[in-house]
Amino acid sequence: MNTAKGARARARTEITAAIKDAARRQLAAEGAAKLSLRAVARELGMVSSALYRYFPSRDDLLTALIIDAYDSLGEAAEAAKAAGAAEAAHGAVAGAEPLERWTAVCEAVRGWALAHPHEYALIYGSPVPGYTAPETTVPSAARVGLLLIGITRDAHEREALTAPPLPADLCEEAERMRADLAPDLPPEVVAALVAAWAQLFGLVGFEVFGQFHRVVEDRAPFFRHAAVRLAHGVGLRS
Amino acid sequence: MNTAKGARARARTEITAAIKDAARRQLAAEGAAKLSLRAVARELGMVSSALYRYFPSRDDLLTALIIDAYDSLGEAAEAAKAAGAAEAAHGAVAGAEPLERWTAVCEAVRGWALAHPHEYALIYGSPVPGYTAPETTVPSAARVGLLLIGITRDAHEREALTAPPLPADLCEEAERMRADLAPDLPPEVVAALVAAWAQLFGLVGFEVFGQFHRVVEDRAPFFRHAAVRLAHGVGLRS
DNA sequence: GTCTATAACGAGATAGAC
DNA sequence: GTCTATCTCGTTATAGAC
Repeated sequence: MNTAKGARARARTEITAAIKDAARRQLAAEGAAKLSLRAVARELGMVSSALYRYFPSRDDLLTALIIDAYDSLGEAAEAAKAAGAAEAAHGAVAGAEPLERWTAVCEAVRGWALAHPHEYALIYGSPVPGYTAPETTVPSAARVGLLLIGITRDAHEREALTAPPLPADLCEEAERMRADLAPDLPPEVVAALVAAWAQLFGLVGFEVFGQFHRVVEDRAPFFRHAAVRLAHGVGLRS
Repeated sequence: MNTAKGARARARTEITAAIKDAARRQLAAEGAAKLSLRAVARELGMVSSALYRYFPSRDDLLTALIIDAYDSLGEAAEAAKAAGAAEAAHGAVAGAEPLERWTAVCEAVRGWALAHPHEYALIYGSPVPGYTAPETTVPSAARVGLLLIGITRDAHEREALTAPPLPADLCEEAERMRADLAPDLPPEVVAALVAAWAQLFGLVGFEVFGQFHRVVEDRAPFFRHAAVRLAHGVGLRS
């Protein structure tokens, strides 16, 4: 009984994974807008109606791919943060640690995006027409942001961070963001952090989507320096 | 003779414009990946083969839409720069002028993007599968960047700009970018400028594509402050 | 010469009967 | 689950209207 149940569940997860793999291939070839259950089924030698046992609609398959992509990126970023922490523990100045973790996370985001451009486009590119992501994607989508908040919080605990003062018309919103995201950080730092988060993906997106073509050639050092300067803007010092 | 020629040319430009308008509507409804000549023709009461008198292929129509979008954005940004310059001429400190023009351009980019989200997605969103933009798009695509370079150059002529020193592994690339983009600016400033350019579109893209949903609510002052801080990063002072 | 319409091709998607 | 009839698409060749 257990074995039967286990085998059934195993088969189900295997087929689910195969479906998502085929869908990711279609994503790369045709784009998210043209993702069709039929094409996925054809590639797997199944019939389209069989897919509905695993994903009730095309949008649900899309949602699963989006969550997987956010999680894959989040895992890469979290692994880089942990590795950066370990690296910093080995040597050097203790105060440099948060900045090293920050840049490690940024470079992990870039590396993941360059390795998975189509999944990057799925989550940070143009919205898919006719599709709106459900709330279930939010926890996965938040992972990189939470990571950056955590690094900033660690740095703030060691040594109080500062950022330039806010204009009057931004104070209320900054307080609101602070209450939502990081009550233990100063509002200017929270505002700077959210901006840095968006700007990080601006740098990554420009590289992945080809806007740096014939503008920036040696991109790794360019990106690293920009990531360090993003950290400085949040108050992290070297 | 002249009138006949003129009428013909007028009709041609009118129909060309009508085709592009219909295509833009389809862009908004279905996305760039699903742009189809037949649907455009249907909407105009024409037959698909007739469109080939105006656009030799579907990709050429896409290219025309991309160039139009870049030019529309570029014109909005250039108008804002001119208006910012005029505004600054009226009053206030002379040294504040470049920063005001910088933020005016950034806010014009944001305003245009929010007013034309689908065209923004076409030029700064996910690449269209199976399509690669020809070199003819480059001049239009460069307009906003050139505008920011121009503002920075003006500021540098008044008062030498500085940016933090570059790491050794970025010096060569920064010199290359400087030679290509702005030989009269210091290499650190050029590197900071290119990064700021990408980061600007990170901020705009996050807002247009909905990443700020439930994160940033009062977005105009948030963006304005971030744009000012981008300018600071390039060396522009208030 | 300039344009539009008809018809067709090969490829792919889709809906429904079986 | 299978098969078929009917759609869509980009693109071309061709013929005729202005």
